[in-house]
Amino acid sequence: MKKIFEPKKIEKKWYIYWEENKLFSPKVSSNKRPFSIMIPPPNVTGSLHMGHGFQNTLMDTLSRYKRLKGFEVLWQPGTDHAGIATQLVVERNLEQKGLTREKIGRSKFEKEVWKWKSSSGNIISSQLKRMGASLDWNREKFTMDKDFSDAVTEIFCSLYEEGLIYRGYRLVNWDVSLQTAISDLEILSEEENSKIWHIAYKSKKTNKSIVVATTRPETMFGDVAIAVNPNDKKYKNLIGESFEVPFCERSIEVIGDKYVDKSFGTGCLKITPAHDFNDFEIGKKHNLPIINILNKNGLLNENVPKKYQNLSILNARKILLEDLQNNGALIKELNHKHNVPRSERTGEILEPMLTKQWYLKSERLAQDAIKLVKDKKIEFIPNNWEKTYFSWMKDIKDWCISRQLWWGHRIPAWYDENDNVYVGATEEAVRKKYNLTKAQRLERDEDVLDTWFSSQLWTFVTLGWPKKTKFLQKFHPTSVLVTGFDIIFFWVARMIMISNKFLKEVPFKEVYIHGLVRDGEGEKMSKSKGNIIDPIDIIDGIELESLIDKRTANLINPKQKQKIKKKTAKEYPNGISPYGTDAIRFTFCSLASGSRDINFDLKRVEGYRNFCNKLWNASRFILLQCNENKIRKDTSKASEDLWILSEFNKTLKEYCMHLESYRFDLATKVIYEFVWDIYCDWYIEFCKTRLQDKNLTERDKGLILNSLVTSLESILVVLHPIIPFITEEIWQQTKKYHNFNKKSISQRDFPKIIKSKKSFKEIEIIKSTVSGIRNFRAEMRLSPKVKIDLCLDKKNKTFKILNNYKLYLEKLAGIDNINHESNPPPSSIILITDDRLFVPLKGLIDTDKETERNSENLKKLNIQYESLHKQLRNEKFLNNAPKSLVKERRRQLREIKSKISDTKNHLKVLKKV
RNA sequence: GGGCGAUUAACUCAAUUGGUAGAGUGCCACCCUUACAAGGUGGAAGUUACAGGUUCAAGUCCUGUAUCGCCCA
Repeated sequence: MKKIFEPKKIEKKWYIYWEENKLFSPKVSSNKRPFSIMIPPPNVTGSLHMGHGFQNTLMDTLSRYKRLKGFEVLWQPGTDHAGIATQLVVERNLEQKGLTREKIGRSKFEKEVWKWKSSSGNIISSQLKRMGASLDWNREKFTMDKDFSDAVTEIFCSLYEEGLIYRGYRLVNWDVSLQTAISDLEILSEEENSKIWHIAYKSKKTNKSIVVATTRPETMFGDVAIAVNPNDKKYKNLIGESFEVPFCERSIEVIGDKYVDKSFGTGCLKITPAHDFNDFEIGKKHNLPIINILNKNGLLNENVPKKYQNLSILNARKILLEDLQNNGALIKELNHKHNVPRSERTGEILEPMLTKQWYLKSERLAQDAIKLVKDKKIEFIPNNWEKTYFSWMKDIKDWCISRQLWWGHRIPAWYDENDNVYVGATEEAVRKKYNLTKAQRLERDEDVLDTWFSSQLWTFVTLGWPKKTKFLQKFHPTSVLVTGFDIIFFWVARMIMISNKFLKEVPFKEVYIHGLVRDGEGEKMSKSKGNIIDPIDIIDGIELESLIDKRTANLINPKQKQKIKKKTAKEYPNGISPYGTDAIRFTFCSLASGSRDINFDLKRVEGYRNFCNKLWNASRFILLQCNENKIRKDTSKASEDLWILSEFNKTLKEYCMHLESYRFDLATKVIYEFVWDIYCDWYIEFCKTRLQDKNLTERDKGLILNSLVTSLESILVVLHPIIPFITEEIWQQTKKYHNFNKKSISQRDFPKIIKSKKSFKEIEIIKSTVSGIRNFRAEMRLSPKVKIDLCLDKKNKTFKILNNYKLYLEKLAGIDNINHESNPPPSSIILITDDRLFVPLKGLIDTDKETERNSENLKKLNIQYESLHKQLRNEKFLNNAPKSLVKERRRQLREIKSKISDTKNHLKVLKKV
């Protein structure tokens, strides 16, 4: 083994080995208990980001853990066709060839997308492999696969038959640059600085005028009424009167509606049902006409005066305001902050647009889905996410599922020339079902379904639904869904509804909601901020130059380039060094507590890379020893070897508990502490000393080696779910000594927890003695080369133990002799838990320093004494606190008392010297 | 406006049902001791955002305030 752990040399090799041996493919016929996770399908256009890295590390850790625990594990891979995102990417590529999708037509465009998918669609899959993800690649699914599409169609038709899917003429959120409707969930509203305008509408007949307040003056051409609050004294007598829309030959009436806020603006609201959601509702209530003034491309249409036709909204607004100004109709212009809804995808301001769309009735489905969570058929972890789920579900709105895109599952609906709709799997099926002759012309609906419509079927269509496959039987409902809170509405809730509807079962029994990975300063990682880190760059390392190039490529706002460059250079002056997959995985796990935001700090990766190196070197030591000595097959009965087993089992118990409650952070913590602070710092040191002991026989040493190798092997298995590569590598290298006849560590059985109440007091005494002496030496500034003698005033148990394990004190604490003197000579004093140890001064030790050291100790002891004493004087404490606690506090008090008196006496003695 | 969450060491994060605050990184001192300097040994560092309350006991429970973040209107 090399002196330094080099992840690059081992990772690819072992992944290929695992894949070749099909270690991640479950056997559907096995009688092992099933455990299944469906990967939240990443966007097929995408590449791996930190969120993916984090999420998939957790899923992989769970999968590997369960596999070792003897479950039949299916971790299902696949990708999502991501309608809008993918279409945009392919369109951008076409643009470079001077083409548009309209120019080449629908079917050619679809071919282009497939072509693109096959050339670059598996980037993310190969990146997942780099992360060590133990997905069953033989089962990889894509949401546009033929069988998946068929299932989507079947679901659509079935929901339509039941009346849950309907076609409606409604306002939708319209993205004018994509020219498609998008769902409520794809909107980002942000408060923006804008204006509010007061505009006078006049009446020629009465010569009166009324002033409305609006943030969108250009929509006035679609106005059909003016609304006032019927309780508003200022206006209520105007109800029923008519006013003219400026620049239009159209009169509109004043109506009364309590919806109008008297105090907002002028208290008069213009009603434009075609271009505002609230106005639409009011219009419906008052039976008002609807005037649409907008084309699908966002330009004003023929319903507005000629002058404004074919202008964009903003241009029209500008010109109209000038005209109103000249006309004297513009009364006021005020600054106003209001929420502007923008498209998450394009950043375009969304327009309410009146179109025919397909909707899914959600209320009834939601009610059942709420019950499933209420009845604990599905559990959210951490639990409070169910509040988010409930609050959305209770107020659920019908879901607009059609999208005016070319990439996606085409809606299985056909129309005749009278716009009658026929729904069915194919045109043929439709003709048959509705008895339509061949002469009857039918046109298929141009639109596709929202991507989430197919994603919601993910848990069961990946398993073969609607066929009743063995996989579906064995692995559905899935065990757990691991996902981020940002898609509880989009995806989690909808999966629950649809799975319950079609399979009459939950899609998963638990939902583990993890946090969002942010940068070190808590900022969301995004391309536009230029603070993205690619997990692969942490694994392989990256030069500063390339990192800057990556972060500044394809910026929407090129001005930011310098800023990002500077910041990046400051944060990573030497780029990022290669830390390897295991280190980043350990880091991800250590960050997975219940918290919502995860600020990613590269320093943590470094720390855990060092941990990997520590494990590597501990193993290296053991291997070197095995090469030199002959290992035995029988088990050692020495206290040290039994002690480490006992410590291991304590750790193991906690480790399993934490993993099973999804506290990956605590799991990494306990195993980290065990490996470093107990196994390496103490146990290996003990063994090192023993292996050098000339008094031990070859047989004794062979037993020690056996204990070292078997304990290491257990540690490797336990760590394997978190850090699969390094553990496999070491496991394979030590194979000839542990003789577990498997192809891979991933096929081992997880160690069983052995309960034992045995205490190892002598080991604890040796440990505290060594620590006490080390502390003393450091404080007294004794060079490590100076050996010291110890002296005890009693020939008690401690004396015996110290002598029995004297070799450790020699090697680990620089002790020369251990003597007994009933009246010790002038000495320094070391207090350990049970006893006092004297270190004769012999000119080695400075009495002033010793006095100072002891006075400092005394101060600390007194503070502790005071607080304990105070507590134990309090009768209420004695009466109310648990007895075991009181007992423990009493013990602590006694111990401190004796330490104080020892220290005081010692100070007296020192004075005399 | 409604809801959810956060605030703990210089930084990034922990702390089981309330029982006297811990890691990693950084810092200080000493050490290249034959697994590991990506290391060893020892150490310093916290009025747990603030103000009240409940309790024998509060980082933890309750109320309020401040700051920040997210979600929904």
